[in-house]
Amino acid sequence: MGDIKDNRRDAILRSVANVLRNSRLSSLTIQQIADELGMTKGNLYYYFKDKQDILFHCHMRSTEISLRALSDAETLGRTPPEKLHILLVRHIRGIIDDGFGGILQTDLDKIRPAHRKLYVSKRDELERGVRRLIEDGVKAGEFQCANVKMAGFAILGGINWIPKWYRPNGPFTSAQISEQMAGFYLRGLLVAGHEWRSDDRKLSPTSRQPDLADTETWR
Amino acid sequence: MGDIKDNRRDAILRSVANVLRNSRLSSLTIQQIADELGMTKGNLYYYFKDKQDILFHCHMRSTEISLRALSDAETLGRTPPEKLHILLVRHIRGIIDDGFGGILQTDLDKIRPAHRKLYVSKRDELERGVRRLIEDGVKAGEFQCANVKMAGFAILGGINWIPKWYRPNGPFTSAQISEQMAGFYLRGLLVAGHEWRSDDRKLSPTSRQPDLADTETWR
DNA sequence: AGAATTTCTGAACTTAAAGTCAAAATGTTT
DNA sequence: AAACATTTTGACTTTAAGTTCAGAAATTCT
Repeated sequence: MGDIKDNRRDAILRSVANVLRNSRLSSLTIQQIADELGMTKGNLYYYFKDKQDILFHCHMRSTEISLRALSDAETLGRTPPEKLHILLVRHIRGIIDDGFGGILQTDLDKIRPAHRKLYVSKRDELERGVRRLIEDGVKAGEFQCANVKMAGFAILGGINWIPKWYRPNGPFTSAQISEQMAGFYLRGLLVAGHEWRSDDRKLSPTSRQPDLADTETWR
Repeated sequence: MGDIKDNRRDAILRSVANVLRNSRLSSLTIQQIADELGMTKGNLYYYFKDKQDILFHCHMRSTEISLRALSDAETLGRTPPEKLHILLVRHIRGIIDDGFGGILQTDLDKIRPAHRKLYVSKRDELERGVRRLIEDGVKAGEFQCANVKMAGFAILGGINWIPKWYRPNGPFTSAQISEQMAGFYLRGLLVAGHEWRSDDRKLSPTSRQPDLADTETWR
């Protein structure tokens, strides 16, 4: 039953996520991935062709989650701002909670060209989705922005950076991070006077600031 | 004449920047750095202890530039929004033009602990500077934000990501990128109705969109 | 149970890049 | 020019991590 083998492959990918959560990328080694699962590194090669193959699948996993956020947004949201908010919140939560966020830091250089193309096309799907939502919002008069593509970069880049500073034991939950960051980016686009929320929770200018342990140490 | 030796060290650091501009980080090798300058790699070890030492100095170079942006902002700007705008524009231009932006992607793991501490403390100086400006703006009633620290992350993260997608031959100049991104982030903080510019250039909601070659390929 | 298949091991192999160093080349001082 | 200091070379060593593989262990099939 290839099912069982697939489970094992899954477990391996998740163990990559676990390693990434704790240590840093520079030290993401085949050995660590194996250790995390209590298997030997030789055994990994029974499930994946090589390290780049493993990383490729992590990348795919990561985008799949984000693309689900995109399609969720399209169906659940009604206005462009609402949709974009949903997308960003889910995209961020995915990156933090599913743990594949760390993979975003890796270089795609060494991934087999065919694989890389496949991944890049998926990732571009997300980027285009974001841009489309922004454009729609501009057309609807709800958003304003100097350049759609760059606004997309400004938003997605900030999100991609999250794994650099996020710590599981840190002061923020993924729910808080996603809400606050999405809110911030939305406000960067919204034309003054527009709101995007369906309900009436509005952000008071002086909402309470969680008191943070001042551990300033992302790497 | 330590001066001459210092010049050479400088040249080496700049050659790192050059290599980073073209190839990717995963392939930043001592050999490449040497080639870029037409020297042998053995010779590099006459000027620097080891690779990590080189990378450390690149990191320092990078933060120095950003910290200069911070102090410039403090002296040149009058209100918090003005200051923050100046800081972001110069910070971004520094990252793109001085070419050490790419170094931000590297892991600090392998840098000697004492060096790492030194660098991190400098970098934190920048982060604290950004937060201070945001806080000042909030107190002055010009900014609103749910959480200062996270707003800082949202902004600085997006900026750190720039080297991933910026291409020297791309459709944007560093001046455009810095202006537009800084503007976007500022708007995310500004309380409706506030403007930060001293002059009267305002962003019309439908400002012309530069037509972009759609090369969607950052790595 | 015995055969066939799948899964796993661990030691050996390979590779790529970092780092070393004695000696050569170059430059400087007296 | 001789002595001294600085800089550069290139071949060599080391290191760390990825990869292979013959065979052992476990599992499934008949």
